[in-house]
Amino acid sequence: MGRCENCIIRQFNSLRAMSKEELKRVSDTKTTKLVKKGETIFGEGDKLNGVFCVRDGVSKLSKLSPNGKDQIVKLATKGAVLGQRSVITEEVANLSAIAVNDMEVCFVPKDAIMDSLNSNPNFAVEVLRHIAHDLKEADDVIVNMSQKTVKQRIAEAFIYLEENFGKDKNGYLALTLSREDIANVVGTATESAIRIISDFKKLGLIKAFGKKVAIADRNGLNEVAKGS
Amino acid sequence: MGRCENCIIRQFNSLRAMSKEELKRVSDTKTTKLVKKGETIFGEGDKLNGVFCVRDGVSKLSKLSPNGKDQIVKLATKGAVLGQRSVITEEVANLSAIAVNDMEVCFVPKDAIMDSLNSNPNFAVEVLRHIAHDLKEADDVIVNMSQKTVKQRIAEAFIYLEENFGKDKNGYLALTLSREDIANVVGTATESAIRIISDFKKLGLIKAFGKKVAIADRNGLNEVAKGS
DNA sequence: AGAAAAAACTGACAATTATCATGTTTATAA
DNA sequence: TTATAAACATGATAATTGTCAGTTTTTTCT
Repeated sequence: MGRCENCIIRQFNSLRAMSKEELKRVSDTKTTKLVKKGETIFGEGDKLNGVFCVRDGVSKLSKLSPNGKDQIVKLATKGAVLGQRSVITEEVANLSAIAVNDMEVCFVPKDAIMDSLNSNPNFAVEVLRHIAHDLKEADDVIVNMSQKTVKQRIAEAFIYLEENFGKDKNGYLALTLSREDIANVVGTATESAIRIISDFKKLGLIKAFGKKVAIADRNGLNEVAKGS
Repeated sequence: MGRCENCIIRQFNSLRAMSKEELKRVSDTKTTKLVKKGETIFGEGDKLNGVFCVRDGVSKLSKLSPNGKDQIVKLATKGAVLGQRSVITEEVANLSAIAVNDMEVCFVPKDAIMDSLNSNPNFAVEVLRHIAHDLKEADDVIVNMSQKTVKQRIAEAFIYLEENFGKDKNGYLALTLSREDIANVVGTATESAIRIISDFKKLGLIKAFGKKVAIADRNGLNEVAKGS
């Protein structure tokens, strides 16, 4: 099993602020596991006794409403740490984490994290910066949801996907989401998302090859996102 | 001018994790100021060189869209610390802070905060807890915005106002917001908010005396919020 | 490969919400 | 205390978005 000291993923998250000794401790207590597409890492209401560090794959963090609708609040990829927030506030998980594709995650028990947090200010501040950044993003989502139309939000979603998950060698978005997931990211009905995506195709803003989607007219899409 | 050590407000925020010496430092560098209703404490895009600790009054944290709509992301009251997030990530302010009623705030320069963050893990963790809690609330708002109707969100808003700001001696909500502000909290058009509030009055869910609003049927309002 | 299931799509329609126009009431200030 | 502005209110209408019902396409599994 890999040692955290050598894990490239660490560069992306707050673990980089840990000392050699702390990392060793994390390394000794962590466990690595594979999560298949569609599997749940943790569910809303679960008591978490550690955090999950994403080494590979993508997870959606979402909340299910009583009427069966499910809002995706965030997509977490390589380097992200899941469950951090709940562990810090010592509350049960507020969202559930489900694998969007096959994943590899490291589970790090709560104590290893909390001890470092309480003794290493560098680490605490680093975690703080990450959470503060997440908070900013969440605030932006709130504003988008109330000030933009579904069409604008879908256009933004494609741009977001390209910027954050990149493209494959053929220019298609590296992260392929189902129409339902896209609908749940922007907070609309699946059918509405499908219709708008079809329109985008007809307008030449995007192109599709099977499930794969590519941005064909970045400027055009940007215009739509800003509100034609 | 008051000394932070004796400030009751401190009980509500992360400053309580500071040592005597740190508090003294904060106390020596802080300045107190009065902000009149409607005045801006800081605006979106401002570079903040400190945080604002609310001693009295309420501030709305909001973002204005190009088309003139303004989304209130959060209402901050006694004990809240404004601008904390931006100071931590060293970014310009993401939201603007405007006084909803007359306020008294203490400005604490950035350095006093950052130095303590970097040296006192207790303080850092305490701030972390606060921001983590804010993040949870923001996530909940995202979910509400996408899964609930305007009517449900307005019902929730009244319940939220009563729970977080209390009632006056006559049972009216202690915090009086204009219909426009309520609309901006729930993310809808002012006219829509007005209509729904009128309906609530007709249904006996709330009652109004001038600008003052009181919850008349808490259970009924709860039902509406949950989705009749 | 072929059956079954899941996802994508389309149309018709209903519900929700926004917009515009305008009148009324309430607050603010000279 | 009025005038003036701001906030509140209501109707009519349009635009957006959701729901339901059904078809086609794609994926998955044996």
